[in-house]
Amino acid sequence: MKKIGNYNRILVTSALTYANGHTHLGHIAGSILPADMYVRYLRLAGYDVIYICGSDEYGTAIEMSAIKEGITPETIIDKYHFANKKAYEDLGMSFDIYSRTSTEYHRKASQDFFLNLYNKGLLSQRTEKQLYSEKEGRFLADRFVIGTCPICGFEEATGDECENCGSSLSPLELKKPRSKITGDTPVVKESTHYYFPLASYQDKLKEWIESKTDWKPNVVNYCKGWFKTGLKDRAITRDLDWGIPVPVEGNDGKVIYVWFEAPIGYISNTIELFEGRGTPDKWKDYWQKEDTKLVHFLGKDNIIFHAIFFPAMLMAHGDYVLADNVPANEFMNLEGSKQSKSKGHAIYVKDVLTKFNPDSIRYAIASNMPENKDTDFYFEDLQAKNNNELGAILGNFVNRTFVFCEKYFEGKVPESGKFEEIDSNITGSLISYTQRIASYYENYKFKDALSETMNLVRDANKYFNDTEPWKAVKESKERCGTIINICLQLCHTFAILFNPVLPFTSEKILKMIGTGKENFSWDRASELCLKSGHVLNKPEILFTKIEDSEIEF
RNA sequence: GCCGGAGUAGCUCAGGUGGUUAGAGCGUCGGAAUCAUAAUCCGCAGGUCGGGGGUUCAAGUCCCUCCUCCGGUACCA
Repeated sequence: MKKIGNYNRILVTSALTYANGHTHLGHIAGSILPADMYVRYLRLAGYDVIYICGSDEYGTAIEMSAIKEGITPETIIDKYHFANKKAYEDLGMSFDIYSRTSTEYHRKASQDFFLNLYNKGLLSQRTEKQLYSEKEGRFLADRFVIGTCPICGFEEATGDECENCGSSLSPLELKKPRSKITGDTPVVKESTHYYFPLASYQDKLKEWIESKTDWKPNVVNYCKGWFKTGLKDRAITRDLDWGIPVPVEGNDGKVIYVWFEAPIGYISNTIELFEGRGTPDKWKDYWQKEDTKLVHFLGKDNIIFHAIFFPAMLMAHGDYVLADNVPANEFMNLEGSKQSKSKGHAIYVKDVLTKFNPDSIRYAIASNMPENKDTDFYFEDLQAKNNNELGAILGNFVNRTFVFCEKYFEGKVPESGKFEEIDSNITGSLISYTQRIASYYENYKFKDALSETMNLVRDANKYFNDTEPWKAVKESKERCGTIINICLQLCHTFAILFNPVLPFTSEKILKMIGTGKENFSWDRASELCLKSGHVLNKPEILFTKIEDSEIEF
C-alpha cells in the first residue's frame, strides 16, 4: 500500500451522531461530508483507509427525552439510529461501518478501557453534594435543575448557567431549585464518582499539541486557552440508568460518562468492522500501530473532547495511537441563524433528500463548507449552484460532448489525430490539476479542492468553444474527432475527480462512458484512458433545473 | 464574566510570517458564438476590508479599545 507521509494506513472518524433526533445539514457540513470527501479521495489515490462513524446513544439527554415522551430510551435510539443511518447512505456517505454505542462490542470495549485505567490505580473516587429528586428517584444533571439566579434574580436559570445575566452557576447556588421534568423540589444528597486525572496530563498534552504544525489555528489556540486556565480532573461516572454500567463492584446505579465512552465508540466500531470481515485482530493495526494516521473530523463544539479529553484517555491507556489531526469545522447556519434540533430550525437530511439530488446537496454544502468561519445555507444558493454550476458547467459539458459524439461519430470514441497546441495544453494540464487537487484534499482544504475541480470543467468548456468542433466537423472530420476524443477523455477524468464530492454523478458519467472501473483511480485521472472505437452508452441528463417553486416552503 | 474564533464586493466566501492598482465563484450589465438541458465563451462595473485610536516609509494583516455574531466554560452532547 501507498504511504502518506510516514504513515502506512489512515483511520478516519466523523463525530458520532447523537441519536435523539434526525441528522441535519449542520452535521453534514461539520463532520460528515468533509470526512467522506477526504476518504473517497484517499481510496481513489490508493491509500489504505477506513472510515468509522455511528450513533452515540447513551446519556442524560436521551434518558430525559424518553421520560418526557413516556417511552423507553431503546425506542428513541432505534428510531434515530436507523433513520440517520439511512439518511447518510442516501446522501452517499461511504462509511466502512456506521454502528452504534448500544452494542455488546461497545459495552465490552468501554468497560475494558475503564478497567484498564482503574487497575492502574489512575482513577480516584471523590464524594460531592448533588441535587436529588426524591419524586423521580434520581440525581438531576445541572441543566435539569431550574431555579432563581443568585446574581440577577432571573427565575428560569438552569443549574449550569443563567440565560439572563450569563453567569456560570452551580445547581447548589440556585435559589428555589426545582426539577425541570417534574417541578418538585430536590434535596441535597452525596454521591461518589470516579475521576479521570486530566490535570496530570496537561504537560504531555501541551507538548503533543505544540508539536502539531499543521493543525487549524482555531483548534490549537482553543486548546492553549484551556492549558492557560489549567486542566482539572474530570468525573467520568454519572448517576443515571441509561448508560454502560461502571464495571467495578459497589457502583449500582452508576454508569460511565458519555464523553468517556462515546469516543471509545470509534474503537468498538472498528472492532465490529473487522469482526464482520472475518479478521478479528485487524482492528489493532489501525488503533495500535504507530504508522497509522488517525484523523478526527468534528464540529467546533467537540474540540475539547477530541483534542484534549480523548487523547488524554489514550495516553493513560498507553496502547493507542493519538490523532494526527483534528480538523474541526465551524458551523453551517440556516438562512442567517443557527440550526437547532430543539428549536426546529434545521434542515433534516431525510427531508431535503425527498426534493433534491443528493449530489446537488453535497455540492451546495461542500462549496460553502465552514472551514474557517460559520457559513450560511440558503435554498436559493442550492438552486443557483445546481442550475448555474452543476447543470450549466459540468452537466452541460458532458451532455454537449456526448450528444455531439452521438450525432457525428455514431456514439463511438473517435480516433485521435495529431495534437495541436490547444490540445496539448488542456491534456497536459491534467497532471498539475490532479496534483493540486490531491494536495488540497490531503491538507483538508475541501472548498479549494472543489473549486479547482470545477475550474478544470470551465477549462473544458472553453476548450470546446475555442476548438469549435461544430465547424471542424464540416472542414475536417479527423480534426473534429481529435477534439471530441479529448472531450470524452475529460469526461472520464471528471468521473474520477468528482467522485469525492459527487459520487452519484461520478457513477452516472462512468456508466455513460461504459468502461467500468478499470481505470478508476486518481493516477489515471490525468491520463487519456479511453480507446478509440469504444462504444458509449446513451447520454443522460446529470442535473435537472431546480425551479423557483421548488425552493418555496 | 473568562477562554477561543469570526465581521472583506449585491450574495456566498479566499486572503502564512505587514509590501506594487484587495481576489474568486455566483448574480448584474455589455458583447461573441450556436455543438449542447438558452446550457457556453469573452469583457465591464462593483469594496474608505465592523467602528475608533495607535505603531510603521508601508496595515485587511501588528497593538489598544469598543460594537456585533458563534463555540466553550469542566454534570447536555
